[in-house]
Formats: sequence, structure tokens, C-alpha cells
Amino acid sequence: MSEQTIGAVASQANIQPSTLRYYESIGLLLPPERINGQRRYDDEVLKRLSIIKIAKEAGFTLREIGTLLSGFSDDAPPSAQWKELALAKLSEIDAQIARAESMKRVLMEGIHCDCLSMDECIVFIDGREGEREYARV
Amino acid sequence: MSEQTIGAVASQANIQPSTLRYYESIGLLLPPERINGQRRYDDEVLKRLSIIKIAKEAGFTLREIGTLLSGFSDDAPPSAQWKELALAKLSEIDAQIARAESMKRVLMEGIHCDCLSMDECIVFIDGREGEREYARV
DNA sequence: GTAATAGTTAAAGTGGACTTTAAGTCAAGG
DNA sequence: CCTTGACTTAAAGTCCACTTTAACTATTAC
Repeated sequence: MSEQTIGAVASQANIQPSTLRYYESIGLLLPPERINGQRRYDDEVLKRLSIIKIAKEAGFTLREIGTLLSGFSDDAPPSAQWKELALAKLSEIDAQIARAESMKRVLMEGIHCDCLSMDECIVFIDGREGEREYARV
Repeated sequence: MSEQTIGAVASQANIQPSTLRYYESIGLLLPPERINGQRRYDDEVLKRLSIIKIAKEAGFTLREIGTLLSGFSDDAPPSAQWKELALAKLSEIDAQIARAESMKRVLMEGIHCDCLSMDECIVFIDGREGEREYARV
């Protein structure tokens, strides 16, 4: 099961071959072995792609993921650098969640209001006042 | 207090003049009156900009906001179209929140783990297994 | 009169994460 | 032998929400 072509890997990882090439081009994946000029991957790459996917979903950019992956697997347990990045991202995620929840509130209020136009909509005007404080922060 | 220049409006709304021009160019703002070729806005635009900002924070794209604004303020209360969009966005936001929370878990576990390399990291391998089911959906 | 300030335009640039295209190679099947 | 399908490359294109640039005009302050 080693030595898979790019197409096979891509379909197993649910991504496009071009994405694999792209990841390689930005250094997120190491250049794999070639046979007749074609990339042949071993199963390791699937693990790495999963990690990338998870990290992406965690809100890391590809650049950050590169850092994460290199900061890891050196020899030590999760490096200080890793933890630092993770902590930073954690607070970003918390902010994200908070924002999402307040949006949810706005939307739900909007859904239940019966005002005639958006300009007169209490929900939105309230939102606007609130937003001013928000902007001042 | 009517008849403000683009700069005045921009600074009140905490955005750049170029953003106002951009919004106008994509039809999100109606072209305002001109004096000597310069845009002059009345206070209405601030309301609209607030709405746009709130909607943006609610996770709508500018294109969607355009639809929202046109679907609204026609004559009826929040149109069916509006509610439909809002409901759709609500579930998107719920998904976002759920994802964010699961990432948060992963990150927090990662911060406390002591594995030697990311490939061996239980946190990430667990994530990976989970992700397979995820991908099947 | 001239310099600073704020406005105007169209068009190009930015950044992130890809995708698409054009032009070509290679192995397997009929 | 020739077609089909999957691969290769570099480069350009896409989407989103702006921002920046270049070249210009108009108003105000000195």
C-alpha cells in the first residue's frame, strides 16, 4: 500500500492532486519519491495531510501549519514555539466563538422582528449603538 | 449635518474612503449627490454602513448583504428571502461554533501533551480518525 | 502664487488557498 | 499504432474585500 500516485492519495484525502502539488510547492509537504517523473507517496503523507486538515480547521494558516510541523518532530516534545502558537490561536478561537455567538443573537432577533424596513429595525439600530462601543475598543 | 464629504463619513464609520467608493462600485451603496464632482452624503449612509458592518460581523458576504438590503426595505417586513438567508447563515454559524470548539479542545490537549513527534501524537491521530468519519459525511 | 489637503478616476496590487490552463510525457489497452 | 487517462510543469486565473497607485482637480490657508 505504499507508493501511491498523486491521484490515489488525493482521493483518499479528499483533496485535489493540484492541492498536493501546491502544498509541496510551499514546503508543507516534502517532495516525494519519483517514478518516471511521477510522484509516489507512502502512507505517511496521509497522516501529514490529516494533521494539516485538522490544523486548518483549527484556524491556522498554511504558513502557521508549516511552522507547527517544523517546530514539532525535531526531537523534543511539543516545543515552546508550538505551545506559543497554539496558545495564541486559542485566544483567537475564543474571540471567534464569542463573535459568532453574538452574531447568532443578532440573526435570531432579526428573524423574529416585524419592522417595516431595515432602517427602522430595532434589532439593527440596537446593534448599531452596541457596535459603536465595540468599535471604540 | 447632512451633506458630508467622503472623508467625514469614513472617519465616522471607522472605515476608509476607498471602502465607501468600493461599496458604491459593487452596488452596496447608492451613488450619492455630487458637488463639484465630490460625493456628498447625508446621514442615512451611516445607518446603512452600520447595517453593513453588523451583517458582515454576522458572517454575511458583501454579496449576501446586497441581497439582504434589497430584499429588505421594499415594503414588507423582513421578507421571506431575508429570513431564509438568515436561517441559512444561522446554521453556518452554528457549524462554525461547533468546529471552533472542537479545535479548541484539540489545541488544549495538544498543549498538554508530551509526545515526541506530531506523527505519534495521540491528540492528532485521534483527530485524524475522527476526521475520517467527518469526511464521509 | 503656491503649497497643503482632500477629493476624483481606472487599474493594478494584496493575501490566502487554491484551481485552471496550456502544453507536454508516459504506460496500458484494444 | 493510436487513443485514453493519469501524470508533469510553469504560469495565469479565481474569489473576496479591500488597498494602493498614478495622474489629476478643486478648495483653502498663507
